[in-house]
Amino acid sequence: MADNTAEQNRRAPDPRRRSQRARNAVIDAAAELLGEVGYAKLTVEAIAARAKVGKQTIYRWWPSKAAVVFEVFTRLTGAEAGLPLPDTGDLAADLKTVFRATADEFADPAMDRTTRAFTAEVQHDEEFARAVTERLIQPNSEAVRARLRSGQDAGQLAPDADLDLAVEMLNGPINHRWLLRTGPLTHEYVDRLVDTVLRGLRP
Amino acid sequence: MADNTAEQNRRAPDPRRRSQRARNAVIDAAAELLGEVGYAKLTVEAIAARAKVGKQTIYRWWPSKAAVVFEVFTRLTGAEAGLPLPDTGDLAADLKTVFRATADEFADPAMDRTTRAFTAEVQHDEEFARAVTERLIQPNSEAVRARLRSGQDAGQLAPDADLDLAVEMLNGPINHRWLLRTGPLTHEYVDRLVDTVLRGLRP
Amino acid sequence: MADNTAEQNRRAPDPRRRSQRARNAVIDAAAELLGEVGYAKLTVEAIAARAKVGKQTIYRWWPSKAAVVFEVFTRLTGAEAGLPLPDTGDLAADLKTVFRATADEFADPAMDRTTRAFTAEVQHDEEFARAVTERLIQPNSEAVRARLRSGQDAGQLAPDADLDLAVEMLNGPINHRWLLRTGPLTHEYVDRLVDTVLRGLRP
Amino acid sequence: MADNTAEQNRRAPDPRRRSQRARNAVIDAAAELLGEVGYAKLTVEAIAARAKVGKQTIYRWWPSKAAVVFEVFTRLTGAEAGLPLPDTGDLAADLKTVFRATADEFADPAMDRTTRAFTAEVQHDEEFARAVTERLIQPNSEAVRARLRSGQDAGQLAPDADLDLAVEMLNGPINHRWLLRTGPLTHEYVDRLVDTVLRGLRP
DNA sequence: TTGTAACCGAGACGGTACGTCGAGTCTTACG
DNA sequence: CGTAAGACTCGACGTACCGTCTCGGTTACAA
Repeated sequence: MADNTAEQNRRAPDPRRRSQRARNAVIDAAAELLGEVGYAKLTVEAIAARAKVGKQTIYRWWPSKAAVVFEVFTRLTGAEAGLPLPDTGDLAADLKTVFRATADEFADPAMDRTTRAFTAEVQHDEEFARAVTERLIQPNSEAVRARLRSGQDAGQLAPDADLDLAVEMLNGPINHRWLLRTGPLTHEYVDRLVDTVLRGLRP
Repeated sequence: MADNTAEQNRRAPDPRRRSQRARNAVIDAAAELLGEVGYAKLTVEAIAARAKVGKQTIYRWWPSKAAVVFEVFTRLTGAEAGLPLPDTGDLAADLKTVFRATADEFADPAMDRTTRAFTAEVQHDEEFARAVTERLIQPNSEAVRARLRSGQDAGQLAPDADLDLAVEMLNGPINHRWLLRTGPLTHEYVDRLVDTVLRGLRP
Repeated sequence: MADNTAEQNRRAPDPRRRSQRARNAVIDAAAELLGEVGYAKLTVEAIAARAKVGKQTIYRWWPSKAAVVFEVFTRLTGAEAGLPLPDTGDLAADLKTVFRATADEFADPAMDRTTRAFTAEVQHDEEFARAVTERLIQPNSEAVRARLRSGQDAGQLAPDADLDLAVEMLNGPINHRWLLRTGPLTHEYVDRLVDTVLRGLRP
Repeated sequence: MADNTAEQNRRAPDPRRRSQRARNAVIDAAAELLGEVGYAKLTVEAIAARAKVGKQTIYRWWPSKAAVVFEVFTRLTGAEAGLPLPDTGDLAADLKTVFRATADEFADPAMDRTTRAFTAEVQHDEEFARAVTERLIQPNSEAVRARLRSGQDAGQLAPDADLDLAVEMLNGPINHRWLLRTGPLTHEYVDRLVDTVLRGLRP
């Protein structure tokens, strides 16, 4: 933070300030277009045109279309990434609250499209995948894991329960169902999942 | 005249014979290229060149690049799609056998790349997704469900256990871990998963 | 010629047939645009659009914009390139006829623009310059030289007159005047030039 | 204080001083680059970089790239533009001296490249052409014409000889030969040209 | 035994988008 | 306040592939 201030005061050209209008316009345009035409038909040229920005400006700040979409995605979801889960003392209830919310998010068409674009891109581009994992998946997993640990400390889970596995048993099925559209992502489904997982991990 | 009738009865005049060489060459070339450059950089032109086939021949037999990849995929995995699981009486052991094999498949780089290509395509193309679900996912799920039902009948699972959920609790975490590369897909992981899921579903 | 026929009869794909429509459309479009916007603002993209042709088709058949313009130019002037000059026995009159015609050509705005484009290109591109010299300049010079030689044989020029110099003394001033717009290219000017040159070279 | 006053009296408040360094750097950089990469590949950006000058500074002082090149050119050739020719009494010898020098200049690669850049630009840009004609061509022509007139007065040329034509008959072929590279620009060539022209114009 | 019709390889076609370059304009921070 | 640095919008570049469309040539049945 001190560094940050210093940097602004002394001899760094700090291009960040300059580009802000353009950056925002690009992200907004990309978000709109993602919702309108989907990722497969999203073109850099269209983003530039919509954002009233030169194509070069996009290539100056983002290495690829995927990176732009990544930023769109983090603006949509990133805010809450890594926020701690509620802890009312009732582990099942807290988890249900959180994963119901996740399920609801997937139901939003804009979110659905963007997340699918995202998931697809993760498959092609290993570097991108790494970035996603570090910045989104791990913080979220860690938040869930923290809540599980607190439950474990309270004796609601077996002391030797594998919490990494537990996190994946919660996220995995929900993702799987959404990803392959094998069924609707209802609150009942989430509740049953949470209950079954906790049943498998209790002392 | 008799011949004429015969021809109408035989109903495959012959083009299939001719085309067979080309079809195989296309699928082989696509499989090789998928392994070499990945799906994102896979082009119809490259497939045609590698297969020593005219581009038109590809478009004659497959509606899109995705369809070619689909066929590659079904040749790799389709054989066993829907095959019944072993039933030794020991439900946990049988599931572990099957899912360990699945985990091993994901470890094969060729399989990994192809499956990722596939997963990505499923995100873009809803129609494609439907075909995949019907022809690959559902048969496999059904086979697992059948084995679970047999275990349920044998009293190894609660009589009211939700088998659809159970199937997803097995597939979901494995897929999730592979898809997002959040950790290694070891046999231990599979075993622990199977045990925890069954623990959650037992009577 | 025999080869030509053979080639058409036997196993040569002869892409010429296929491309003819496109080639013509490109040349026509380029000619129009040259006249409308001039060479400096002539773009490959505009030619392609006007010709209803893919850009690639232009790049397939011509290595550069200059080459397209070259073909436009040869279609405009190439027909008569190297045609023998009239030989009425009156050397001065014959030369005047020819160079008056040249001067008139330069007066045509379309021709003017195209030729200027051409001259500019010759300055940038040495290879292009070579092609122009070989295919246009030399044949024309040779034709003039032939007429001069015939006059020399008839005793109208000194037996030791340098005909290469003579050709350049005729072309040079005309080109110079047009190129640098130092004065109008009238018939009188041409006549005076021819007379003076012949006077300098007579026996 | 006295200094201060003096400075105000000098009437160039100071920006000019400031800009002079930049102007020179730009011209020098442009001259170097012209020689190195030629006009076609000369970019304003490269000039600015080489001159350690902001691009804006170039656009502040010159309206276009052509104008910069123009200034380069005038610095190379402008010094002697319009200087009177020697007058030893021997017209042929004096003309040979001057045009041999011209031919030699064309042989210098830096001069060659710059002049070609120039000639090309003259074709595209009519305004530029006008400037060139007025400031370079006409003064030079006038100097030659003056020497010819002096020869005419001395009876070495016909009293009714067209001196404008004469000037063009000297410049034209030399330019033509250089421009189209139709042959080497040797001293012999120049001598023969001068002799033939004078022969055509003598009384 | 030979037409003839579909299929084949090859690759040109009209297009769309790519990622890059440079033009000429605008903005920031320094000196 | 003028400058160097360099980001900005714009538009063209030349390339890569798309999916369609000819080309001749080559089978392989039906007559």
